[in-house]
Amino acid sequence: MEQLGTHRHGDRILGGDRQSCGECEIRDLTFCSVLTAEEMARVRACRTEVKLPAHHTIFHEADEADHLFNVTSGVVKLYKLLADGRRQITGFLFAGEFLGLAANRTYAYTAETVTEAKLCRFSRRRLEKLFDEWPHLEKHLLGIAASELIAAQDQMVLLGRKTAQEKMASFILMMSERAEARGQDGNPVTLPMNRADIGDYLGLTIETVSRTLTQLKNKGVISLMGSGHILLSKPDDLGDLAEGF
Amino acid sequence: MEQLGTHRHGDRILGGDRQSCGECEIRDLTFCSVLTAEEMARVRACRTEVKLPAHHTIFHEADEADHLFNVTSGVVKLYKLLADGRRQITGFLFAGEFLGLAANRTYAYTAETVTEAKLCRFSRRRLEKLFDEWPHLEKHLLGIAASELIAAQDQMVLLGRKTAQEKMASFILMMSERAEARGQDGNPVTLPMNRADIGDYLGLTIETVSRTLTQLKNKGVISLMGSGHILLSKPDDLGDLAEGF
DNA sequence: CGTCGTCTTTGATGTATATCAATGGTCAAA
DNA sequence: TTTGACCATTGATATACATCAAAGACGACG
Repeated sequence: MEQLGTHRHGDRILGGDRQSCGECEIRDLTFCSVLTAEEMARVRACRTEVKLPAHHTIFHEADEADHLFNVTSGVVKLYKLLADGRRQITGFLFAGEFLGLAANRTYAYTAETVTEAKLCRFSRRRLEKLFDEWPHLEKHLLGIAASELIAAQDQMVLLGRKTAQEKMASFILMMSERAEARGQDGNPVTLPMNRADIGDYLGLTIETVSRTLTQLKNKGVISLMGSGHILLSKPDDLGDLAEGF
Repeated sequence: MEQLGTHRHGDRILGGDRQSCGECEIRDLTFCSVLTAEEMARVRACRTEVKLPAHHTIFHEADEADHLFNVTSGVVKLYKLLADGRRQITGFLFAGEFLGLAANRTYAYTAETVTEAKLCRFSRRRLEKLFDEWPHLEKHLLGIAASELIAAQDQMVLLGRKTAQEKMASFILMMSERAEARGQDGNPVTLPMNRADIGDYLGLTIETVSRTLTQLKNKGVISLMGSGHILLSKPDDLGDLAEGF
């Protein structure tokens, strides 16, 4: 049985598993897609698969950064806290996405599951040895880091300069586009996180998120279909709103 | 004579130069610090040094990302624009810092000098060949990207969740710390950019930047010494304000 | 199939920051 | 030394969003 992060409200950690890289359904979404059979075997050796319930902390900000993770199913959020509890979510991660990059020896943010999730957990130490042997893996990681940097800059524009409506429209569109990039349906789009998480991602309060969604609904650009499903009735108009037209 | 970016208000581009890596005063601040003599020679071969006047565009968002740059002196800002002209500055770069990382083939932001500045300009194509030969260079670049990612996340917290006073205090402290990291004096600290740039970096207006500075002055934590110089009278109190205590 | 707890929506009010407007500094050129 | 352009400061007012408060929804569980 895997120990990973802290256990809140007595959640049970579901078992680890070392078998299943071969059947991995999302391999072509991950950095595993660039591995040869030989590399794959070596990577598998420093890997454990863990299954976590919803709302479970994977690691805390300032923990020793001993592991890297790949989300294989479910949704994960990353966040930082201010002293008084104000929270900024810096990203949501879906199947195929990567977390754990750290500049120092410690994590710079807390990672927590939004839904039940499975993750591949890699030993940083052992993975780094592989990187030394196969530099193209590191090259791939640099590509991932560069993309994340671009996304971070877009998020700065959103947080610093967009209105609540523009933020909300951008968010819905981004979620839709990312679902399609994973091969899922982008319309209607599923928002697996609650209003508090959306607010902490967009720099808004719960109430403003809710009100802004009703505004978009009243404008006829979206329909709220319940349990986190949103229909994009006029995707182009939503795009215009996102960019401030 | 070097052509680089666009020329605004008829600025003259000051001459390029291929000689001076040996005398480079800031080499140990840059990624050149990890180079052997042989590597250095090869890197120098794909390098041009350019000197630019203040307020000169180095490259535009969506330009072909043919070059990487290292700031050797002066200050550079990176920004993105919304359709109606709203601007978010995503970073200021000082001597020793790196720009031009791009996920796609095009730059994701505009880069512009704040002061007169010198930059080492590298051909991306040729530099990438070197990276293939010497993977430790790529490893170093990955480290840089990881640090920038951490910084970007801190900036998201600032933009999404901090008050004007906390933003301003954080900014002054960051500028002070970065000056010290470059071996310059961190107190008094020099802010080479104008109020508009500070506002566009912090998600505030010019007026709010100005008012917030006067507030901090009236609290006695800083003194405004004219022409962009600020004395940190009570650095610890400023730190508390930055974190929301 | 009701009840409880949690999440979401909606309403009333407050406030931090933006906007609009004017004045004051500073520096370079005349 | 004066002029003019630009930038920073300060004041008055507006507003987008936050905060405080209550009422609905929804799902889990007995």
